[in-house]
Amino acid sequence: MNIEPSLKKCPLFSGLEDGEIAELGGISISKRYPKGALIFSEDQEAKGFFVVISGRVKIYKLSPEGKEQILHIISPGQTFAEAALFDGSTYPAFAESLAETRVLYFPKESFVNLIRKNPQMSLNMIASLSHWLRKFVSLVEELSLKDVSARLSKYLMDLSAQSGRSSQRGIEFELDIRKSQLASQLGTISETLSRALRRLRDRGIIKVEGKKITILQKEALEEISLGIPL
Amino acid sequence: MNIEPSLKKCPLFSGLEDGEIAELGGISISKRYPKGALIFSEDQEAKGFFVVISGRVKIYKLSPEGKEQILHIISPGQTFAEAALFDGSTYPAFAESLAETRVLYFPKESFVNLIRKNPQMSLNMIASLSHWLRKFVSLVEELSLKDVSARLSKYLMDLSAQSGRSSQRGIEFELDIRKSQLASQLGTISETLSRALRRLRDRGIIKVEGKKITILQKEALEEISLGIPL
DNA sequence: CACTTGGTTTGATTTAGGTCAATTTTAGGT
DNA sequence: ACCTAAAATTGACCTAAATCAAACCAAGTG
Repeated sequence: MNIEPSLKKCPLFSGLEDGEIAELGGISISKRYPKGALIFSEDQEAKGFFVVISGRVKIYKLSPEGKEQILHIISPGQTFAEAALFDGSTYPAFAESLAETRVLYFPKESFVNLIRKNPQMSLNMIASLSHWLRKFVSLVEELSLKDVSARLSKYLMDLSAQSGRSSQRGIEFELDIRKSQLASQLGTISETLSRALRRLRDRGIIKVEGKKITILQKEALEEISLGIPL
Repeated sequence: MNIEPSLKKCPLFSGLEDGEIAELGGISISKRYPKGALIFSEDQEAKGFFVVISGRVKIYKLSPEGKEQILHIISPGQTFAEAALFDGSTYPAFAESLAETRVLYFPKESFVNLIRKNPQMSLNMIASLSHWLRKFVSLVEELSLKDVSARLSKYLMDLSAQSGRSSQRGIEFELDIRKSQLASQLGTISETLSRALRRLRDRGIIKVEGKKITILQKEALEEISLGIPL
């Protein structure tokens, strides 16, 4: 299968010439992982970074007691572990496929050479890292300053904005991950998430049918997401 | 006052020629803030970034109820708000001087021009952003997966490693910030921090005399910092 | 040197959210 | 469609940490 179209869609490689894209194709290695495969472990030596072509990958930390905090879920077109190549020599977290996943793997050395020669790619990398950074600032803020209901509401607002259809009842969309994974992304556990969803439902703010969510009162949900006590 | 020596010490500008350093001096603007001054606000348009020459700056978020989470405390030689120039157009947090502070301010446009022309600087920027990223991953991990005692112990271990003197009793050092600020950096409040310090003291793991800390049982402190229940 | 002011400590209490255990629901595999 | 196993929900309970309130301490000022 030809991978260049996938690379062109990737923000990290935007604005590159066709020749440069081809060169990228040359240094990358295609890999496939079944669902649930460990792509790399925390503290493992970082010998390259990844672009997701299809499937999904979760990046996460584990506590000694086994609690999981998902840092991000990577979708097709997105990259991960870029930063590990440039700071320290190990991956800072675990990466696991959430579904059958195809990635392109870029070995550190050849990619670093490429970036040294290519100013546009450097700038793209800077933009990509800056974007990650903003996401993490936001995650820290949420974990430290907001309660579970607020974090959940924010998540639902964001997801509805990107994949919601409006019906007469309200804005409908599907959760794109298991609720237990969502809990782990929001820095909590499934029991607590379940109760938070129920509180929103009981107040008539949302409707929950399995993975299908309908937002009935957008304004109320927004208020809660901003931390106004419910 | 001549600023070039300060710039040379800054990791973001390491490996640059003297001429390039001089050029940097040309585009930067020196600014002074008294203790407690607001350098910028969250959501304010990001028109430039900063290098701390002397003093200290805290970068922080506020919750609607006024609780503060310190993201980082910037010391001389370090930069802040670089990422804001490359992603979105606003600062993602507040910045306030903790003491009388001198900074160099680099206006966005001229700095971005410079970085476009200078590959070494791009690479330095990538390294700097990657480093920030790792710090934030670690902060998220701590907030989400570790209790206050573990976070505190980690902080004490780190600080002792960088500024501790060993005496016969143990490793001695001074807290470099107020305890209330430390609490806010650890994602908690001063009362809780005070109790956590007391627990460590009561177990004979540390000695606390005002800002002076002595680590009496390094191994025990390390264990707690790793999340082994105390 | 007394006085104010801000930081710190301590105690009593509340609460959000985690833990444990039991049930119900959902989803994948044969 | 059935069966098993995993996921989700619910209830009872517990715990870490926040809140509220008061006392305490240290530093700087008139």
